[in-house]
Amino acid sequence: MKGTKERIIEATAGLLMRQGLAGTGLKQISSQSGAALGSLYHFFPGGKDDLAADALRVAGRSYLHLIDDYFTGRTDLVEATEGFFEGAAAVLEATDYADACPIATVALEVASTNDMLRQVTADVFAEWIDVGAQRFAEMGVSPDVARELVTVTIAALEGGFLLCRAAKSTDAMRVIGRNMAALVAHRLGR
Amino acid sequence: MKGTKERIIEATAGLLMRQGLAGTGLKQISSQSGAALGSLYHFFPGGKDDLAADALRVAGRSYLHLIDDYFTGRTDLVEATEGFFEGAAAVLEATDYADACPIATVALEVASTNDMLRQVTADVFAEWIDVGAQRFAEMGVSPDVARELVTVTIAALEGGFLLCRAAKSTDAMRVIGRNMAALVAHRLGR
DNA sequence: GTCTATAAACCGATAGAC
DNA sequence: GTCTATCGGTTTATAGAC
Repeated sequence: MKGTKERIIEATAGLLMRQGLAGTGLKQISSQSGAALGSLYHFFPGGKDDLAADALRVAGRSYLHLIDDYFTGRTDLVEATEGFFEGAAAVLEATDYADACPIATVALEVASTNDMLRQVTADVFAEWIDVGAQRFAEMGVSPDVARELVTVTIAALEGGFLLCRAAKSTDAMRVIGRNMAALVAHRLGR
Repeated sequence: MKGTKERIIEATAGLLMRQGLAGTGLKQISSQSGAALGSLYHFFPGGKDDLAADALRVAGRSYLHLIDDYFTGRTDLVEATEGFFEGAAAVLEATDYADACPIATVALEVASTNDMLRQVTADVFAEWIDVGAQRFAEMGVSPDVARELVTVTIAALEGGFLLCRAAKSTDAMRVIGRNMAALVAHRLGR
């Protein structure tokens, strides 16, 4: 049996991904999670910001494991890179362009308006890059190059999510995937 | 003397870029532009969505000219690409990470919630890619490769804005710029 | 821990004087 | 075209019964 707090966090993470922070009301989180409004404040005394911070951290950690699992145990980094973007395109199509990055929308909203939440989004991105660079390095890529390639890959993925959600088409993501794979191959000396 | 309608659009575009759509109130647009609330509805009878659509189109066109002017008359595309990202990094630093993409925040907010505004953001991105590809093609790049490179460049730029605004650092943008320049060089056979 | 009622402020939108 | 007053609804947040 899933606890009330977990259901609140899960519902919040989904709504933040699809509608952003300002576009998501606590009433909506309450009804979607099946938890009373009072329960939200019971588990998150700091109110909306407190809840959003937790939801972003949990969603960021989930997405990290998704990335991590995908690249773990790979032998061909070039092939893995192209497949990674193909997977992102497939998820976009399967969810009618709703499920993309769980952090990006809120990150852009709060970057200039809420320093506490901005720091949370920065921490999530930093952890993604750290762990991704670690995986690349384990596969024989020099630490510096690994970190650069992961940074560019994540940036391109985020830009791809943006272009594809706006256009309701995955064409851009596939183009981006092929070119990022080419970049990885080039920088690995192939 | 600048007209009221122009001041409203300008104020709206700036607020949408920094705070997003749901985070920006009409009252705030009214006070920031110096126009009465009634004037907003006089010029934009369709209300907030009507005004937002116009502000996005105008801001998108301005940014298009910025990109267009930067790449026009260039001889070295590789050098231009790296300089383009350096310029983006400089603007972020000069504005304390407030001025980045005028479309991205709203695009992510409305992608799953407001189809009319989603289409506006899609049109802006499409025009950026069309014009950028045209410029690249004029410099001797084959139309297909030109379109691919511009798509990846814009995606990487958007991802760079996201990572840099969250981290309040331009490190990622410079890494991305160097690697995108390397990709352009590689795909141009250099 | 869960729930409802409600406060206080704010939202988008409208009416109507000037 | 400009401005103010205001409507109806929603927001975040709190109080307090159970």
